Amino acid sequence: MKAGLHSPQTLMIRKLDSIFPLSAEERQALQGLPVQVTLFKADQDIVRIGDRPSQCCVLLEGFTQVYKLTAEGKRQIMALHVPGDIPDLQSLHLKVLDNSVATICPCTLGFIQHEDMRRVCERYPRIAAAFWRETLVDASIFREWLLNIGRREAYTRLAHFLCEFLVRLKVVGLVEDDTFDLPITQVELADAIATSNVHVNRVLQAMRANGLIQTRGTQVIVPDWERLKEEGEFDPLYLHLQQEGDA
Amino acid sequence: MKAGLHSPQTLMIRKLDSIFPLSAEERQALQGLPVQVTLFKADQDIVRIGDRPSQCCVLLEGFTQVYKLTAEGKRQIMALHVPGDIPDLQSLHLKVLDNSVATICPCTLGFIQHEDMRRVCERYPRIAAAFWRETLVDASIFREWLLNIGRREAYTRLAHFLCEFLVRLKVVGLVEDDTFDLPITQVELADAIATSNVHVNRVLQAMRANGLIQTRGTQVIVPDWERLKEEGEFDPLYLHLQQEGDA
DNA sequence: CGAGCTTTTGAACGCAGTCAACAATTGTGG
DNA sequence: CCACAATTGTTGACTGCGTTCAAAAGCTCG
Repeated sequence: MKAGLHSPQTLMIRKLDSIFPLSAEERQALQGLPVQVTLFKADQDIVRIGDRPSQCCVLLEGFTQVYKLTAEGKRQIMALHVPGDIPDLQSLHLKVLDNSVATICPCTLGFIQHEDMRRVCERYPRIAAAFWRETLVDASIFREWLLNIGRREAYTRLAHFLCEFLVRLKVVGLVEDDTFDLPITQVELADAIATSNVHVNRVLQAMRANGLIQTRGTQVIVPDWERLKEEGEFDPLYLHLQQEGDA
Repeated sequence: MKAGLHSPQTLMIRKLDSIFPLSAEERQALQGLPVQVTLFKADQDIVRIGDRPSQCCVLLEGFTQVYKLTAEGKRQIMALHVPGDIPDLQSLHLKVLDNSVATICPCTLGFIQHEDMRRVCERYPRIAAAFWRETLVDASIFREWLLNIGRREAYTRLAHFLCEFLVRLKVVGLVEDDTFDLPITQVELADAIATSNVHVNRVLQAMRANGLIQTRGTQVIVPDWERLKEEGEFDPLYLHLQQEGDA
């Protein structure tokens, strides 16, 4: 059930539709969007801070990172994206990019011209609202990361990170038997949770020793989901996975 | 030149218009929005995490904070808002609030029903786009805070924070002669930049000793803006103050 | 003028960073 | 398929930025 097997538009539609049910007409408008599919190697910049892109990219396969550097060259990763996400959707309304986006493993990306997206958004306000909502969920995740990085210690922080990643992968069908692929180096993990790679290594060992996770290569196995959630103080509310207002 | 002297709608229109020039008709639509003005005391919750608000609030006077708590009760402030901002604009499309918003000093707030905003957004796509853009700038600020908190040390971090606050206040006319009011306790400052209040106190002293800032009560004076920017590694790009694409 | 909050100070401690070396794994070219 | 290079993961020792706790001093405001 690889995400890459679907057409780019279908992946996008399925995601938008799951929250914000679309009409047949709206769905067709999205299907009609021209998408240029491109393959990227690992560790390649897709767009850079300061760029003025004229297109957005839909992640179809692989994982990407949003990052920035300090003056001293320290890196902070502020977001990871899973298939179905649009890492630079913001660029539709913010002309200059304020962060860089890069692959962390080989990726397939679909590019859509801003022009085309704007046309669809103007004609179909509900599609615009659905895209808007996507960016609001991104922002909600940033807030949670701020809490996580600012106020939780490394062990809890890493547990929380793993919880979030697991849940987001589950949504796109990339988790089986509480096992998922995390093709990311400890250096990158460290830059995501704002610690050093050495410390990430030690925390991972502690988590393995405590039976919180098991690892086999890049595979991560979560034997006790409830426990991981507890250790990571994880509450998925902030991911806004359902349109909760309907309940 | 107090922001509070204008009508709520005018404050909002001026901000949206400065980036995204509006037509007379669009302006009139915004002027017609019913706004209920309410006064709040200091340190009062306006909305709480888990709420399902049916309205947004425009900050007219004072400062508000967006915050969350960890399981142990540690607080992280993830955003401060200045007059003209809409601290919970996200709630227009995310049914359940994933953070709390509180005043940090006595505030004047204008409440607008979601229903009314949605009507205006549907009828005027450019207004919707302008609001959308506002939420994207908020997200951009979250990203910068992640970099700041995650990868800069306390001194630089606080300098950066002061730079941002100064610039944002300047935009709404609340800075005179490089002096601004910061009616916020050191405990709150600490929760915003993710350190302890004790450390904030020491860093502030260091900054005063270095001549980076002067303080008189809650007033902060910046004698050398260029130097503060440098010490804080501050580049205002991420605030997206102009629609840079027009250049 | 006193209660309550905020700022300031000192001292001890600890989580995590840095540096450096080594081991394991992955990737690559012959 | 193997040898070698490069990357990634692991370990130990030392250091330090910042936390915590507790108490004193300074403000603010009824």
